[in-house]
Amino acid sequence: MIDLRLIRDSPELVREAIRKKGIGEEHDVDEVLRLDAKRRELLQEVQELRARRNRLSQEIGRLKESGGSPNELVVEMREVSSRIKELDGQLRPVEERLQTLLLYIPNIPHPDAPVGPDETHNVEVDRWGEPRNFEFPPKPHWELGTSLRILDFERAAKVTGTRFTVFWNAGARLVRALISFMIDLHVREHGYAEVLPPFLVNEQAMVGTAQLPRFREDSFKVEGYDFYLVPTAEVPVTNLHRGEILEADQLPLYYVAYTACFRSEAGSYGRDTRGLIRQHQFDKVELVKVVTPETSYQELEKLVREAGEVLRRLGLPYRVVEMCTGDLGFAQTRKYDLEVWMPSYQRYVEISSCSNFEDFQARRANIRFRRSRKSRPEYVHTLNGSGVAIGRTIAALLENYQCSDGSVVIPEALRPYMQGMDRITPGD
RNA sequence: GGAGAGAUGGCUGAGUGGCCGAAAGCGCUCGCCUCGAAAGCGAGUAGGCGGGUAGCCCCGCCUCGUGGGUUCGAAUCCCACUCUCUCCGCCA
Repeated sequence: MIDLRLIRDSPELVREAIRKKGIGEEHDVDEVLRLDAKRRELLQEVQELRARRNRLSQEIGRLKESGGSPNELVVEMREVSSRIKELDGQLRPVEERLQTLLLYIPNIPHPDAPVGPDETHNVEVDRWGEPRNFEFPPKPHWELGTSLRILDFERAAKVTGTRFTVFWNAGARLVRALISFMIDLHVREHGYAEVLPPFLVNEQAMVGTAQLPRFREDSFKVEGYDFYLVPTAEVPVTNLHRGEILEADQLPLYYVAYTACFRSEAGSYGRDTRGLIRQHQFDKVELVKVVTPETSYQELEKLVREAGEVLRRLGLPYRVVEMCTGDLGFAQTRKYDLEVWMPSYQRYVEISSCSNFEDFQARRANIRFRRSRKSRPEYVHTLNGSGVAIGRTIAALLENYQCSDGSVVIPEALRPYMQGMDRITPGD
């Protein structure tokens, strides 16, 4: 949520953001301005009446105390009270509508974010490693995984449906190894605290990180409960501090969390239908930062390096792309994607997304900090980034490390987590 | 699943209809004292919203888990919900 005062003072800035992102309605801004004015008008009147009520109430109390008869005052009180009730009745729908509209207005892009309508305007800012030259026709990971008997899409379809996977044997172990490898890296070398949050969250948490109310169709809800399956660990982890006022010396907070992630992938029928790239359930190690406003952009750059370290250790070629305004999400001001080289796609594929939200989520989730004992609370800045997506990492490992006989070499960094196993061959 | 208890400021905890945004204690901040510290003494110490003046000051309104109700008036009475705790049962 953006600051109502910003809309009041610079509505054109907000309209421009809506245009650049292609998310939201410009006329919502006008309605916000109208409702805000209306609200303040009603509020002033009702507050004066309440002040009157408080004074009358005191007088009645005093009169009764001294044995007097407050009848006339009680009559006036009745009138004042019913008028207050009436105005409250007018005020409430105004405030509710205003609040809802604010939840639908997107965050303002950073001035340095490249402007453009779609991904063709994204900007590559870094590149690491060389895509390998295969001396044989490389296979896609779904073929490799199936013939190695570590990925089983057919049985997953039987027990659940399409876009699910069963991992067998070395495949299952590989998932576990990657989770541990990534968490260890971020804890030991990047100073993150390990968190294992719930995989179900309530509606308020989803609103806090801005998945709701706008993107309801993207998530899975548990029938009969106020529970959503987490689409990313960002939701439970960022919301850990919902409603809190933190001390300045607690910041920055760095959290690393593994969760399974659940996404409906509504509207992507027919895209990436094979393999691990687009699943309803996938594993991910997520990095979340809660920081002071003045540090958030340098924290974003650091986040990109920390996520990239995972790929460098695994020897996977990747590039870093800065998202243009049209590719920025609803809540982000600035975002970098890490894209790993995927031989079957013959291109780089997103494997991590690192974003700054500034105070957008903090305002929704009411996460603040105090610079000193005496100072007013301010909103923190929040960031997050994948560190990184496990399923896509497995796809990239299988494809990039495949051999002509269909076996797959396990990169050095992962072997300690695989009981020393250095290669997956059929039967493992 | 059954039975019961509870939810008040950073913490403990008082408050059963008006004088209560709220006693007391602890903690914390500042000052005095001291060579310094402790102790002691004094002062201060929630958040939000609206308005004024304009910078960090004044005025008002709201908030005692959440939402509704009773009442001229609710932290206090009634209802619903959420959460926490205890006991029994069940269970990974």
